[in-house]
Amino acid sequence: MAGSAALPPPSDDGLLLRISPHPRGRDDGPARRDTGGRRAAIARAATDLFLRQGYQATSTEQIASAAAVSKQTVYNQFGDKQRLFEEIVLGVTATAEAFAADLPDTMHGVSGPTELDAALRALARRYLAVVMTPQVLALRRLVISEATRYPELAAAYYERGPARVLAALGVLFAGLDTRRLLRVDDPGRAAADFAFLLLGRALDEGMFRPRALPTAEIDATVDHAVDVVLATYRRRA
Amino acid sequence: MAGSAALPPPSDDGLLLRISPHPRGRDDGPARRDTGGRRAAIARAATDLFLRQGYQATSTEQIASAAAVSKQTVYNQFGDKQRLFEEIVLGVTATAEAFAADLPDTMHGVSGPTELDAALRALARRYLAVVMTPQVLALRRLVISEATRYPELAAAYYERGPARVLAALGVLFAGLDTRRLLRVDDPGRAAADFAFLLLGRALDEGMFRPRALPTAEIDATVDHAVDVVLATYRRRA
DNA sequence: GTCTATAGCAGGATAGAC
DNA sequence: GTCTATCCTGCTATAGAC
Repeated sequence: MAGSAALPPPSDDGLLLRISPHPRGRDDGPARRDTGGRRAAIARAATDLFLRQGYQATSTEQIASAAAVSKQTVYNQFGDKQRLFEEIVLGVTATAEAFAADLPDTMHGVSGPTELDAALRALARRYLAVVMTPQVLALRRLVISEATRYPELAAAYYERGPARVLAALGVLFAGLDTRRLLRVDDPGRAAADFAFLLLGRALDEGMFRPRALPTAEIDATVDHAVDVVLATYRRRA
Repeated sequence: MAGSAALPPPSDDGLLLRISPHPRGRDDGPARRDTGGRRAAIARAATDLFLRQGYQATSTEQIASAAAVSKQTVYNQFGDKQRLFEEIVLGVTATAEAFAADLPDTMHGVSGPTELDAALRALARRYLAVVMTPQVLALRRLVISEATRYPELAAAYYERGPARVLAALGVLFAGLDTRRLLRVDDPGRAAADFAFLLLGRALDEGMFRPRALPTAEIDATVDHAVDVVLATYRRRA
């Protein structure tokens, strides 16, 4: 029963992650003109297939076919399968960078407890929504799958993704301390508290058993996480 | 550089997870005598190799060779590679079951705040230590790696492992509420708070970048998680 | 730079003797 | 039930023509 599990259905959602157009490595050899967006098409197709099927289960022939080019073109553009994979995984971290870059601004107009409460709730909601995106979960699974074989890639992904967001959250909490809106002695720990009170359970379950979170559960999780963080780090009078 | 990553060194630690001797499925065909512990030897070798290299990267020939039997014996004993894999993954959840089964007892002699504090800290320390074991982390990575292809297996693992422990923690918090040692309206949520305040960051990082936690970090994490949980769920006078 | 065709190899699973 | 030898599929990567 469990042994005859077939591949997942080809889910025709057009929700592909954007990848940077040309994040070429240092030693890619002679520059290749991207004649007519072929390179981007290959990257798009490979992203889709890797996320849905994993690295090993995706053949270069599948990628070439999905991108409507020949196998040889894939090799001409990316060298080999590993390079293509690395470029895609690291190119996709743009999402995390954008999220982290926006964080400082979210607390800008906040000058009192009521506004802080609202701003934190809004932030938590966005954070949870982004992380629980099927694409983000799939990318996490994909990188974890290859973590044993490509430890540097997994470490680089962690640095540019989760760790970067946590660091930005730490800066945010440090700022709230400076502005005396909260009392935060260890901003890094406060950031982790916030992040994992909010994401921990959903993310853990999402790695094993993908499911869409009901709105009620999202609301309850967001509210509870913010409540606990505010109570823990409130400035006692 | 990143492309030429070799397999990890063959780390000769004898720390193999125990697997149940004969958790045979329903339709394994005619019973096979395990002549001289061959079956167990194969399971042991396969567990070691799967955890270190992953499912795809481990060939049946490697398994047979490591178990000092022929490939055909592997097929005679387990049918095919997937069956062998499933049996190992689900057999290993004994660790989680044992941990969950012990939980109710840990709060048995507790009758006051000071004892509660100490008991929670001891429990947190054990919990963190168990989950951050290299074997447990490797098993998580292994199951996540195959989650797309074997969703039922990943779901079953989650049920028997992480979910079972969370449920047992929920029962524990419910008991603390009943005994008026804490005020816990939603025991399941309290359990998740405790678990992910404690494990969240280390577990998340551990999926991507394995590293041993320094003692100081363990202590700080345990103390902080217990502090936050006790403050959040304390019974207000 | 792009295509078609193919080399070269590894891995899962099986046949047939004992 | 166990072993040795083998089949066959599918994959990465390359050769050679245009």
